[in-house]
Amino acid sequence: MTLAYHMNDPLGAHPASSLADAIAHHGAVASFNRNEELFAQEDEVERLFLVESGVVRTTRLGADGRRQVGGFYYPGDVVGLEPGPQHRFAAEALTDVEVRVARHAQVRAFVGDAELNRAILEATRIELERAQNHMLLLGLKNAREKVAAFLLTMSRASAGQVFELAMGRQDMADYLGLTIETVSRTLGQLQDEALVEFPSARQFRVPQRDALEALAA
Amino acid sequence: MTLAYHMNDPLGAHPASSLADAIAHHGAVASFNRNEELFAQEDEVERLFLVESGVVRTTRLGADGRRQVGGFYYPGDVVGLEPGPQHRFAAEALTDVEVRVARHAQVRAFVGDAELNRAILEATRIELERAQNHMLLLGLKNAREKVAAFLLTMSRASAGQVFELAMGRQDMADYLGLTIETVSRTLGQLQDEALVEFPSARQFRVPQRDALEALAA
DNA sequence: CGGTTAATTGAACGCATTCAACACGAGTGG
DNA sequence: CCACTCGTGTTGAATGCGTTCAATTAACCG
Repeated sequence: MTLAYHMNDPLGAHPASSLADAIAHHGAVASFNRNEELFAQEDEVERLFLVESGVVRTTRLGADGRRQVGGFYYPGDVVGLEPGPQHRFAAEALTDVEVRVARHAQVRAFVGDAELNRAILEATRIELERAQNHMLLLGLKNAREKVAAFLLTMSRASAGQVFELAMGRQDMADYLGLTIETVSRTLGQLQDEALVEFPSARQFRVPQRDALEALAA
Repeated sequence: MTLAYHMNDPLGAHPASSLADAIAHHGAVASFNRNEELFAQEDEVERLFLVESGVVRTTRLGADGRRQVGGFYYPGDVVGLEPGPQHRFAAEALTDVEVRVARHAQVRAFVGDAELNRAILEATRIELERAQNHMLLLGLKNAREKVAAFLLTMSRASAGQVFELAMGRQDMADYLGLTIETVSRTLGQLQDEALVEFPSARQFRVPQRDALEALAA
């Protein structure tokens, strides 16, 4: 069984993880339709998910309705790792999604306890890096810088080519800690300054990557 | 050798970690004066630190001078874990500090590879939780809520009693993603509303914890 | 005491938000 | 093919929260 790892791995680039391998080999195939929930906020942590196609989004809903998007998970990414026994974020299918699902115990039975720990540690580190980057983005960037940084992570690959945005403006806004209007305006600005081109709302090109990188701070 | 774990463990409460134990037993004692650097941003990750007395602060400096405080580490906390081979944050002694220091290899030699992984995983999870909480704080709280939440984490213990702030307003501001003036004003407000009392700038009481918690959102 | 750093307070500004209206595109059905 | 709708994205104008710049006060230490 061959998996097309990292054909697209914008947020949090990382090497193929052994945890991903384990889930791929020992997990069951499952599908979720757009907007279906893989697991809910506050659910018990039981299963590990490996995204095989489509995009998954994690979100946390505040009491008053404010929403924080934790991240976007692309094929090859592992979803479901948490620091504690409960999910602090819900996971939802942003597009139709195919995943491999495996219970912790199931993976452990196959790969052994020590190896499971090693693999989970590796994956947890990736998650930590993700969270730290996100923290820095929210903490010390303004709207322009946030949007620029976001576009760059969504395009970690060849420049000049056309990239697809799997998510809508609202998801971008909730990820960046901005409003949908600010995101839209900022994208407009950046386009006016020829730092990005939007053939359509969900597709973009980056004519000069270094100029965007300079902005992203 | 007995360590007074968690006499004070405000940011990111957690159970005594086995990694802490390992460092405590196999590490060397070291001291740092206020404002000394335990390690610098971009340094290679080599050593693990266990705080035994005093407080350590981690910071990341942006190109243009903006600073993000990553966290404050109290006695019992482990500093120096990172997702990658380089430190993304510097660590500085916020007060005079006593630590235990151990190299990864050193700990490994004593506790074994599997056990080291287990212990590091546990500590990495705590770090992940910290980063996620911080991300949520920065992403979906306004100034009042940030400050309220901060005071609460700095007082995870008995109410009514007096708590010490090891850090100054600038560190609080850089942790919360605010300016020093906003922090100062917000603390003033909260004091006017009798949600906190400041006998001095570095000491506070929380008369009614639940009222503050309601604010922290 | 003076000297220095940290913290507070005031006033004006500006970035992002809010509230509101409008445009666009993809389906759907007449 | 056009009309209608619904979801999504864009644009405009006004407001406000937090910042910025500036001055003052408080705390600390010789």
